[in-house]
This record gives sequence, C-alpha cells and structure tokens, in this order.
Amino acid sequence: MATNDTAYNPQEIEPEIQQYWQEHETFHACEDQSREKYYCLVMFPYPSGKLHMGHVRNYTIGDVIARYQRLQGKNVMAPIGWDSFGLPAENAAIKNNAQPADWTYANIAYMKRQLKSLGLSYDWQREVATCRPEYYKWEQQFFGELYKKGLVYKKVSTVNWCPNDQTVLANEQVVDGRCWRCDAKVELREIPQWYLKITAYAEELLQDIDKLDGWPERVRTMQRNWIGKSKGLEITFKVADSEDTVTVYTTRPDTFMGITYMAISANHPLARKACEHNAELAAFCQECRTQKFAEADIATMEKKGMPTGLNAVHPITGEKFPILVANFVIMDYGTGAVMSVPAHDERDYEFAKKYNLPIKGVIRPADGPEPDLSQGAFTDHGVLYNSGEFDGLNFEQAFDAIADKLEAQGCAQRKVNYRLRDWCISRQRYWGAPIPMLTLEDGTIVPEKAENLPVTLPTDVKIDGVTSPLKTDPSWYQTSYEGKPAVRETDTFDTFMESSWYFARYCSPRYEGGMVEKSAADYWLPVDQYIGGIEHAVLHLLYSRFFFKLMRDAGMVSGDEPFKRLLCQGMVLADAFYYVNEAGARVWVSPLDAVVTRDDKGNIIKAVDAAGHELVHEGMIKMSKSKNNGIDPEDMVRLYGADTVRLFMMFASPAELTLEWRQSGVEGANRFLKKLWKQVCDLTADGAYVPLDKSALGHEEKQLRSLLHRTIAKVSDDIGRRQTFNTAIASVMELLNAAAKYNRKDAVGLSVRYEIYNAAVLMLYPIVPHICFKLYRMLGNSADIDLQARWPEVDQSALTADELLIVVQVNGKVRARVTVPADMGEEEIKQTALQDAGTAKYLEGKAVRKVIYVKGRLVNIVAA
RNA sequence: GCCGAAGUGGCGGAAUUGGUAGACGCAGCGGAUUCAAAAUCCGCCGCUAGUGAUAGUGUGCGGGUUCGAGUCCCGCCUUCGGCACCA
Repeated sequence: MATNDTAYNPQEIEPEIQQYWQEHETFHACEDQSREKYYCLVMFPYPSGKLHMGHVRNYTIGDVIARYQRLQGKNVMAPIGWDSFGLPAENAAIKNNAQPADWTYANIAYMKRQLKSLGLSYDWQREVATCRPEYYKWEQQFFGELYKKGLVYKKVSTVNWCPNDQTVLANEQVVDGRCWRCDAKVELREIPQWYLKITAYAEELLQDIDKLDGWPERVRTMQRNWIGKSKGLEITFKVADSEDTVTVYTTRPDTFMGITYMAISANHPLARKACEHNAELAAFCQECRTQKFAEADIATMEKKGMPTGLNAVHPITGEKFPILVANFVIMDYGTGAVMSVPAHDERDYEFAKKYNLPIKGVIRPADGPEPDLSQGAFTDHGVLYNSGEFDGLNFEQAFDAIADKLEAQGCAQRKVNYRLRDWCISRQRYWGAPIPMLTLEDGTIVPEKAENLPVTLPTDVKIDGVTSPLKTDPSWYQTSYEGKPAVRETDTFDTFMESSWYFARYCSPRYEGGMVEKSAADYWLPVDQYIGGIEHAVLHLLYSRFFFKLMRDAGMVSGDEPFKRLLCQGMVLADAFYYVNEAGARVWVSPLDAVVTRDDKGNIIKAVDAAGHELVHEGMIKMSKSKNNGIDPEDMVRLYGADTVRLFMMFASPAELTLEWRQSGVEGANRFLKKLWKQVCDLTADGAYVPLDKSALGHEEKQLRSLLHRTIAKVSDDIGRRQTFNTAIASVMELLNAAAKYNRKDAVGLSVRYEIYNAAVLMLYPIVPHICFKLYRMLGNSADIDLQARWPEVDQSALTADELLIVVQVNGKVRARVTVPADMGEEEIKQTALQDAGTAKYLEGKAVRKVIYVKGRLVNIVAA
C-alpha cells in the first residue's frame, strides 16, 4: 500500500531544504560584472512582534519574482532588514516595563525565524536594522551635509498637543479630538521643528513620474496629485484704513471680479492682530486652533467663520469687502488667506449662504445663459460677464488679462504653486535616530561634527509615555562643541528618514566609508522590482525618490530614480464573527473557531463557536487584532507547510487585489501539491528518464506537447511580464490535469511525461520551492534547481497545429463551430461557414449582407 | 469633501489588442471505493423553460458607438482604500 516514502510530507522536507540553503549560503549575492544583475526588493517590516499575513503575502510575491529571475540566469539580490524605529516600541515598553531596544531586538530574532520557515530566498548577510547606530550614523552625517547645502531648515509649526500629558500626539493618538491616553481635549500648539526642503525638488519629482513606466498608473496619479502643481496668481490686497496688506493665492484669477469676501486662517497675522481688541473673535480663533487639521476633517467639517471687522480693497474696482476668520483656512497651505468667490466655488458658496454674504456671478457657460446661482455654485470654466472690461473673455484670456493688469499695478505676480509641503522630520519621541544638531550658548545652531557621529541614542532609559527620556536627561543633551558648551536637539528623526535609503544601504551593508559604496551602488541600483503595500503609494515612495535625488546630487548614486518597477499588493481579508455578550458588547471570535453551516448554495446560514454562542457573520474584512480575525502564518505553516501557504496566497487572487483567506482554499492548494507529488512518484515508478524523440510522437503526444509549450509561453508571460501569478498557476493546473490522464509507459510515453513534469516542476518552483527542489531531484536531475537550472524554453515546432477551430456567428451570436485545415484560405473558410449545416437554419429566408472573418478565430455572418 | 481602485455564477476569480463569457480552484450535488468514515478517484454544476435535443436570457444600473461590447464612450449607483505624526 501507499508507503511513507511516497507521501508528501512538507513538515519533514521543508526544514531539511531550508537547512540546506542556509548551510550552502545559496542566496548570497555578490557583484559579478559578467552577469546581468536583478535587484528584487520587498518593503522591510516593522518588527512588531510576529509576522502577519500581509507580510507573508508581500514576501511571497517578492520571492516568486526573485526565484523566477534566478531561473532566467540573472544574478539576483534579494535582501531583507528591519524598519526598527517607531512609536509601537515605546508603547510596548510602557506596557511591559521594558526597554524599547530590548523589545525590538527580541522581535527581530523571533520574526527572523518565522521568515526562514517560509523558505524565502534572502541574502541574510545583507540584513540591516535601522535602529543600529552603524546604520543611522550615515543618515545623521547626510543630514548635516544637507544642512550645509541649505536643504534643511527650522520652522515653527503646528502639532497635536495634549495639555494634560504635556506631550505631542500623533494623529492616530487623537481619538475624537481627545488624547487616547488621558482623554483630555487635544489642542494645537506651535513648536519649532526641522524641515527637509523637498519642495526644492517638487518640479523634478513631478517630471520624473513620466519615467516610471514600470509603476502602476494609480500610484503615479496619486504622486502627481500629491505634488499638486498649479498655475495661478498671488495677489496682495490693501486692508482698508490701514497700512496692512493681505496676500492670497488663486488658480482662478478669471473669477476675480466676483470676490465678495476674504477668508483668513485663525493663525494669520491679521487675525492675531484683530483678536487683540475683540474677545469674541479671540475665543473663536482659539476654538479653531483646537480642531484637528487632517485634510479629510477640514473638507467635511462644518464651516464656521467670524468677521474681523476689517475690510480688503479690491484693486480694480476699489470696492471694499469683509475679511473673515474661517476654520477651514490653514496657515500652512498657500498664504493662509483665500479670496472668496461664492458664485464659482462650492466651499465659498456654502459659507456665503450660511453667513448671508453676497454672491456675485461672473462666469457663464460659453454657449449658455448665466448660471442659476440659487441652487449652487457654477464651478466650470466659462466666459466672463459682470466683469467690466473683461466681459466675454474665456478662462485663458481672462487669466492673462487680469494677471497682466494686476502685475502692472504691482499688486500681483504669476506663481506656480505646489500642494507639496516641506517634509517635517522632527518627532518629539525617544525611539528614533537623534537629530544631530547642536545649539550653542549664543543661539547658533550647528550640525554635530562628522567625527563625533553617531549621536547615539541611550538604550537604558525609563519610558513614562509622556516626555521623551532624551528631554529629561541633561547628561545626554548637555555637550560641547569646539570646547564651548552646547545643547543637543532632543527630537528624533521621522522614521520615514531611515526607510528612504535602506534599499541603497543593502548594496554595501557593512561599508564604513559612507551611506553606500559607489561601486556596489552602481552595480545593483536601481532596484529592478519593488514590492509593497499600496498604503505607501505616496509618502514612502515619494520620500525615497527624493532621497535618491539628494544622494545623486551628493555623488553617491547614479541615475534619477530608485525603483524601476513597482508592484503594490492588496490587503489580506478573513471572515469575522462576533456575538453580543450580556453587557451588550461585541465579542469577536476567530474564524478558525467558528463552526459554519451553509445552505445548498454555499451561503453561510449559521455559525456557532465552541461554547455554543450563535455568531453574527460580519463578512470578509481586513485581518486585524481588534476583530480577532487574524490568521497566524506560523499556525498555517505548521499545519500545511510553507509551500501550501505560498501556493494559496499566489493562486487565490491577483497580487494587486485583496486576498480572501479561506481555509477550504488552503486545503485545495494542499490537495494540488499532494497530487503533484503522487504524479511524479507514479512517473518515476513507471520508468527512468527517456530523452524525447520528436519523430516517434503520435497524435495524442503531439496534442499534449502543444499544450505543454503553450503553457510554458503563457506562464513565462504571466510571471515575467504580467505578474498575474494566479493565472500562471491555473495554467499549470490545467496542464497537469491533462497529463494525469495520459500514462503510456513505453519509451515514447515516458519521454513526453518526463518533459512535461520537468517543465511543470520548474514553472512551479518560484511559487512552491521546497516541493520542487525535491521533485526535481526525484526526476533524476543532478543540477541544482536553485542556481543551475534554467526556465523551460518554448519549442515553437510543438505549437503549430494542423487544424483550426473556427467559431461561426450569425448576427453576432455563436451558431456553429467548424474545424478547418490550418492552411485553408479566407474565402474558403467563409464558404465553409456559410454552408455549415448549423448555420443554415438561421440564414433561411435572409439575405447575407456581409461576412466578417477574424483570422484563425471566427466568422460572423451578417444577414437580414 | 478630494483623489484612487473595484463591481462577472453560491464563492475567489479567468477572458492579455473589441471576437466562443464563466478557464482554474473552492463550495455543492450524484456515483465508485470502504464494514463504516476520512482520504482518493469519476461525473454534473450561470439563470429560466423543456424528459430531452434545444431555445431564450445573462458581466452593478440607464443610454450610445460597432457586424460584434465584460472590454470603448456618456451619465448614474454601490463598495473598498489613501489624505502629510501608524509604519
């Protein structure tokens, strides 16, 4: 009977093969000018404690691509490391009364073991962790150099502030306008912070998006929108009866004659001045300052305003109109003041209606009447009216005419504006790289000298969750500079700083002469394929592009863009179930503990947990701790093996879309691997390898080989170009379904079967490397599949068929199929279709108007 | 609010350049094997009508272009994701 040596046992073979890879350092990559390089990068993880399915999906996709490229003969580098600074370490330290460093390093060790159990082909010698001084040292040095170049500056800006804890809060620590820890009402506060001048590169960052043809279009669009280039006019208005002026920026100078009021930020200098003798206004401004300032909140909140009592003077008409403080105008955007044209802007309209401000229409459709402004604003471009000398002009003409006139008056200038703001890199937190800046006694600010770097973060500290230990430790922040006393900056870098150049560090991870060794960087960069979550579509990917340009301008790297091709994988979802307990609270039950009953259509009709609670099915939602629907990758590997988990993930949906975790689907993947194993065992039991003799093949063999080589062509295209791994797997399944029905045991049969299984094992290897490693040897190959084997080649001669199946349509509906010799001409095929018995009854009593032939595919007969 | 993505059987999805809609898998149903079950193997499987051959119908909704539309165009609806201190 079936004995143990023929059974598929992943728990036995996987650790054994992983051990082999480790001992042989199979995936260690070295620069080799004689070979084509391929740099395959996955977004490095934050060491939060355990791997989650999102990680597994990301790294499996990366590993499939890396292994595929090795089979193509490329010199592949696939590195991994740890994005190991960040807020969660501080929170964990408070909770567990531990050191953030200890917690982080323990997590790295644990997750490293988990990664290895997945059979990922990383070059572990290149591992980096961003929290290590030997990593962040170079970032500190670079920051000092950027300061000297004038690309770094300090500016006062607004943060979320908890007045009770006396600390800065991240947006995510603000819940319903209150501090997550103490529930105090969050205020906004202005503090001095460090900025990187990313806006100096705005135009290049925008232009170079055109070069990123290997990126998803949606990511390119998001980056374009983020940079948000606009052409407009900056206009300065005089304040009536005063020496003051107020400057606005507008992209719609054509609406200039429709201004009826002006809205300014609560933090605008004019507003502050007006508050001095207006208590009511001061209170309103204070209220504005306590609101959250995320873009989404600003866009959806109730618009509020209050008059300042001041008026602005229209530079063309001389008319006066009121200046109001409005809660939706932000000091950080543009000039902190906007000219309001309620007739032609939705937000201005809403605000004007609420406060009974006048609405003056000045733009009408080019070919229509004046718009009805009682229902809402008319925001399209059009033709001017009510605009005196500018009446009748279109958008472009009006833009130019008004800009010319105002520029001549000296109160305006054309300006290109970017929505992109400079990058604030200061964080008032402990677990990050210290910003290497010093303040001398006379107030001078200087970067720490290169020879004194790194400015090391102390790792033996007490975290109370309120103030960063750096700020309370004089022995750390008191230092000296050229013999004079100096004080260190106690803020740390935004962790996006570390993740903006780690991919370059991987090229020469132990280099001690700078961020990167030029020769290594020139060999490996740019990254050929980058894989990560769509959530990084803007920030991380934009900052990394920016950093790459900074490094290029410092002579460290060549080229303009760091990532040639980008793949953004989708989220991982799972069923979520809950019941409501006696206290009325939802108790979330793991989908693995839910016993589900389905109707004969497969719909869930009932679910209960082990204790008998009737469960409510919330649906397939993103795996999360709070909904208790996370599936532990480690449990799955233990149950089914890494290959099954990898196969399921790559098969269940296309890489960019969400993946629905289904236990039955995982079992299906496992079933496929068991069948594959058995089929190879059956083949080797039937006889040893026989080389193919093409002249000996019968019809069935030719058909099978035709399918095989069509499959090779499709799978190569699916993995290499389209990156549709799910359809690649489906094609191999189809091939193996056909192969399983064929079991000739003579020399011809064996030769064809060996050709099929060898090719199938190679095609599946990138996805399920352990089982294929084993099967490749069982098939009698002595070469090493990881590095020596090569991707199967398409035999063009196997593809040519001697017959074609032509679909015959009548008026677009399929009515027959005819088989014709492959060399039959167009006219003859049309005649065959017209005369086919199947089409005859649909043509009865009708005249054939037209016959359309699509080469090798179909004939459409148009009849009436 | 703005920006982006997606809507196809009971489910995940396939159909790559406008040319056979539903590949592949899951679930389900029927059968074989088994003392029985698991596992495995074989078959069926969009919807409606019909014993059946077959006919009609069908890709979120409403229009349009075309010999031909899941695919292109116009207008809607729904769901999901991002929005600068989570990484």
